[in-house]
Amino acid sequence: MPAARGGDAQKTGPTLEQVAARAGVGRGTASRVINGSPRVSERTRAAVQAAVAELGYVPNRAARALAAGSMDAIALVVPEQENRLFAEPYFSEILRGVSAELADTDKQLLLTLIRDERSRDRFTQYAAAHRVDGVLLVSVHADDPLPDLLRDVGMPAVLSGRRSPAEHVPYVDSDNLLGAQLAVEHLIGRGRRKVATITGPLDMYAARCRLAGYHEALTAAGRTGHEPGARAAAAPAHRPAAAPGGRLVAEADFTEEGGHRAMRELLERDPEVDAVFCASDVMAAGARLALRESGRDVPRDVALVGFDDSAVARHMDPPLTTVKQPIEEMGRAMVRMLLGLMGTESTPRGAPAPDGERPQLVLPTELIRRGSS
Amino acid sequence: MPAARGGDAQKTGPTLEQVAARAGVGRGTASRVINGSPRVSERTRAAVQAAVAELGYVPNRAARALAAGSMDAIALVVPEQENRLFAEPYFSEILRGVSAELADTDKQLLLTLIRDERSRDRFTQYAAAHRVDGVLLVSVHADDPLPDLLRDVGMPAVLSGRRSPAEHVPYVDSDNLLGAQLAVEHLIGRGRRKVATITGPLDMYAARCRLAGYHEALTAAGRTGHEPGARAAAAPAHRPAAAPGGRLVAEADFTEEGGHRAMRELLERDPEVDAVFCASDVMAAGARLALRESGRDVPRDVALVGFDDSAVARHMDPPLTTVKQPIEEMGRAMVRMLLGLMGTESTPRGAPAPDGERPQLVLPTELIRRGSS
DNA sequence: CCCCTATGTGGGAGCGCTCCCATGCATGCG
DNA sequence: CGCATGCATGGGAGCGCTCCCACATAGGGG
Repeated sequence: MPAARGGDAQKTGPTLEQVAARAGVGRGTASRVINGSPRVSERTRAAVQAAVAELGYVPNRAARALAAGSMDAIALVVPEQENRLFAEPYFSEILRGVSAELADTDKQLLLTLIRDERSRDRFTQYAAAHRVDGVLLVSVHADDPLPDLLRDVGMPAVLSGRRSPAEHVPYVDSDNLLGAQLAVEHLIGRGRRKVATITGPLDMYAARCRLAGYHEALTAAGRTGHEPGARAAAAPAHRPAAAPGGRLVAEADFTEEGGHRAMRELLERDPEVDAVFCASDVMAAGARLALRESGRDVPRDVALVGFDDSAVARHMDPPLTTVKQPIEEMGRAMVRMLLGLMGTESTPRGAPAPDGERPQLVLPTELIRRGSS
Repeated sequence: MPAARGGDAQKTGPTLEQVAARAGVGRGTASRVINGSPRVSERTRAAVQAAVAELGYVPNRAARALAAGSMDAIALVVPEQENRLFAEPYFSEILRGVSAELADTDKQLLLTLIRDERSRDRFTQYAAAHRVDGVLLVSVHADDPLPDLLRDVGMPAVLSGRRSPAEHVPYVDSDNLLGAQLAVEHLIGRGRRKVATITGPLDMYAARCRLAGYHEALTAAGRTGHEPGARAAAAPAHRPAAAPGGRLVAEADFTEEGGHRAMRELLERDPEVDAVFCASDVMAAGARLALRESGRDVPRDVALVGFDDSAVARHMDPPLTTVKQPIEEMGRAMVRMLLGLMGTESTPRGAPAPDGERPQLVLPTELIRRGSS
């Protein structure tokens, strides 16, 4: 343990006290200027700001945190396993957005990887002790108790992606349904007749939305029998078994192997498939392999569309048409939302919450056209 | 700004004082137990630990930091542009390693993206004010002043990768030279006659090492008579004389486009090239494209080897043989090294530094054989 | 026998900051 | 002309912790 007390070379930088002295004002006044309180005269403000600049003053976070009871930090929590799965652009782009939005806030970003029960408990305890002011949760599983735990201890939290259609914890999501719809409409527009889909695990809400988008696009195109109209996100799982009117659905698990297997299954069920919408780029890569093995050319014989616009998509041969989510913006929005929640949180008595941001947000998706379709 | 003072619902958890009272000891003693000081009797220790468990005590970081003068946190600094370049497994694996190693230390991991001059200065100031205890720098450019700035203000720092052969700032690197050598030896071993290389920007030390590995492997093969003559190509022998066989070197910039261009150039210079060692997987992807355009089959006509073992490598067709670095372990090692430095740092007077870890470390690389060779 | 060291312990003194109360000083009005 | 009202200001009181000094108690020499 470092011993920092006895006049070490630890130049800890100037203190508020010194700034105040330099500016010829009191500590309180200097503090007011630094925290942008309006109740300071213009003269004084200028004097203090000058002193700050001259001394290169940087507030001591620890002291501030201790005195104010807030930690001026938010945690970004990433489940370890997902780290690998979502590795692609998702994580780093979320990070970029979060970091960018936080840059002007001078809150710290604390990164926590949760790899097992133990670290989960540890973090929960940490949060319960209010060691951070808010939490961002990335790619949470439907059965993850963490969001509710945080809620119980009054820790503001924002999810990236809903866990269910009735998500009650604040979240930022992307429009999976519309994205999928765009993709399938695109395939139909290119003259494809038999459009299949490879879904993610259907116990995940995002996967269900993408499947719903597939169905809606086909229904809209009037290709099939009569699906009871605008069956939105809330629609309960569609039974692949009962796929009406030439719908070809295979469930996979967002992995490449899963996509490979699903594609083979689809080809077996209907060799005349001429287009496939995959609910992730990685699965599309697997499907691509299966198509190659079966001697089919992409896009001539079968058109392929993915989801995510990850690096894999750009590097496939041919490059993969895919649905892009505004991931960086999602990160930014999560931070804005969290800051909003944090502002509200600490005024339990019916204060006029500055609700600049709704507690839930769905951002648009976009089709990126490439060679595979 | 939240007002946390007046008896809010902010359950800040039990304090040391309360723990001490519960255990029937003084504050100082409780503190000693919690920080693992040896000068406590076994009875007392047990009592305090019991109290901690019963109360669910979690030390308040802010208070601890303020009192101890250390922040119990280290920063991981990532240059924004690199974030994209290294996106692949590199960043997330470093992160995993760092996080894993930090888990037992209960130091916080603070993530800082540096995107421009302004944020760089901001961070420098932050570090200078000792708001973190140490800094991990990922993928630093050769001309980045940050490492030296940190050094000047006495902030311990560890680099991932040297900036030059004479790097004086502590670092953890991987054995680029040997990795490259393995790759090229492998190609030669597979009976390839004309092995070319596409390098990274040669003002980067890692790129230079990989090129050196290429040369050494060819030289060694020449010495053992492994390589049958045919000294046709007028390749500039950068290295010691007597280059056995022609060397084919093209410089690129670690990008896919660069790899593409370099490969075309190589094919033009010598159409009989039958193997290429690329200093990164991404460049290999570019080279792959150029080879396809020229009607060459991989690996039949030209064998390809990359470097990094990134996702791209696995998703190429055929999957890319590549050189893998122990990235996660590098992250762990960086943390261990940094912790060591931090321990030393605060005892300037010739204390017996616990040098468990050298201030520089080079980890081994490994060849991953796949279909492309 | 007493002094001196070794060891465990209690608690004072801050760390640098924010909050808030008390103060000073103009201004407005009755 | 006096007093309420406003606002800018100074500085005390902690926030929860670590450091360290002082104090006990317990030995081992001289």
